Amino acid sequence: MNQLILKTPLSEAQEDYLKQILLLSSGGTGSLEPTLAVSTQDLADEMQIKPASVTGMLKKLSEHGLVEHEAYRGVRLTATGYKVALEVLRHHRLIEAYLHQALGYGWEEVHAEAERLEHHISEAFEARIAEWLGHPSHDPHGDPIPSAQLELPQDAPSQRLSSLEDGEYGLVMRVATQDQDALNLLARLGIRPGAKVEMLMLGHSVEGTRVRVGEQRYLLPTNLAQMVWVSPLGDEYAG
Amino acid sequence: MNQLILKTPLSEAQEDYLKQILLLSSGGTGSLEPTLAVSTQDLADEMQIKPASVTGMLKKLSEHGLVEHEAYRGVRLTATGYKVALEVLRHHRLIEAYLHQALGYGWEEVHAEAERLEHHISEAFEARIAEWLGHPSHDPHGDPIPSAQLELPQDAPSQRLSSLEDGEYGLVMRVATQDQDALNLLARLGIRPGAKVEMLMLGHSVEGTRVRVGEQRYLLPTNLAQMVWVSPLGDEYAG
DNA sequence: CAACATTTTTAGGTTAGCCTAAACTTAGGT
DNA sequence: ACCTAAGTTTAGGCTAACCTAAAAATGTTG
Ligand SMILES: [Mn+2]
Ligand SMILES: [Mn+2]
Ligand SMILES: [Mn+2]
Ligand SMILES: [Mn+2]
Repeated sequence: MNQLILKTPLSEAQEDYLKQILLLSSGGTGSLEPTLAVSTQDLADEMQIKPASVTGMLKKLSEHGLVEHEAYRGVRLTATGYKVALEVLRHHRLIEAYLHQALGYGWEEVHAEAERLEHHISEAFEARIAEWLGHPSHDPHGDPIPSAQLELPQDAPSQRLSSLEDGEYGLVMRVATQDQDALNLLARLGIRPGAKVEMLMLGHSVEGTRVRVGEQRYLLPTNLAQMVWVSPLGDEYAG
Repeated sequence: MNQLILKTPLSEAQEDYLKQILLLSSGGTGSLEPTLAVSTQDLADEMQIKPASVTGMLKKLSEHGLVEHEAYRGVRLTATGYKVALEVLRHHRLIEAYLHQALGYGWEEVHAEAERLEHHISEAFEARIAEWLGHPSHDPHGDPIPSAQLELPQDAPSQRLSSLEDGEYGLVMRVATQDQDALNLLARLGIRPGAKVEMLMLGHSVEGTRVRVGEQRYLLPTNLAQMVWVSPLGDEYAG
């Protein structure tokens, strides 16, 4: 149905560039509205590629009409590039959800497998796993999955765990990192989408953030506490 | 467990070469014992690549110790190359089985998807779908699936449908082609692994082979009748 | 057994996607 | 406004995997 028709089918590298431009341009907030232009350096860092190589690829993507690249001032997705990026992201997140729910992968091990497979599945495969999953709106990390029409789900408002008030409760909505170590650690602590956390009294300090998860109390380093997005819960849900 | 450790991870192209050398060297019988040496030309035809390019790749595979290539006299797999080829074939056939049984693909549509995915799944993925399937010994076409230890299942003796005697019954064991048109046609006629066929009286003629499948009688072109492998059934199973 | 058609290899070329090193542009601090 | 560090682009190179065209080896057949 929605498969984009492009003159040239895109390579794995090109698809990854477009996806990363989208993720970086929406600044880690998960909103996926491409606002800012993305710098060569940021792409290079994120993709573990040298800046000179990034420039070369941006030139090619620009010739194909997928990005607009103004020399020395960064790159933005065109309308077409944005759609391709959403399509790749849909593949990635559907695959993550399928690996987790159908094949029993841990939510912290799905990313690497999805990173490769996203480029190699057919539209038929996409359709069948979406069907099997019941057309989910979010992946196992709480990231939104673009629909088959590439529309994004409306997300409930959320805030970083690190910004909860002392004594406040939050429902974990998203864990916004692909860092393997961070995912492993948070998985071990039980901090995953759907979990309930309480910000302890005097919870904020220079060493990090003190929270309760189930029976356990933890001191989360600030960088970890910023990756976790929660939806505040009124005290009536405090149990 | 069994994943082969090679100095260099192989490319998609290299894996496909090794797999094709294995399939061609066992001469379409499905036995997968690499007997004959494979010619540059046959590989070029099968893979839709020019002979000059094949020579180049064989030289590289030879340097990596995966094949033995004697100039002008064809190529054979080494022990290592044989194991890699079996590993790729295991991926291919497990994926075909999974697409068919878990995701509802028709048995005639699984090949193209498996051809790509075979190179991009992890050993973890292989293990999980094998588990889900209950460690199957054959794929939806009836082709044998190497075990995790790369051992091949012992196949019941079978013969080409075209060689059944007049009036004899056969159980379809294998449909030995990847040709899309042939698969579509045979699927439509109900000639698939597990089906029962009867060779009609006076069934052999120059136009092909006359058989009964269920209530229907067909005149199968000879080339199709040779792709279908059957295990002869005694008359007691004739119902 | 020689001549020729077929098969295979060699030589040289292309494209994609990466690299390093050097040159250039921009922006920030004084 | 200038100087410099940081960021970016340009120039030149590399490897993988294909290609075409021409040369060489093989084997078939009259
Ligand atoms: Mn990827
Ligand atoms: Mn995710
Ligand atoms: Mn393949
Ligand atoms: Mn098969």
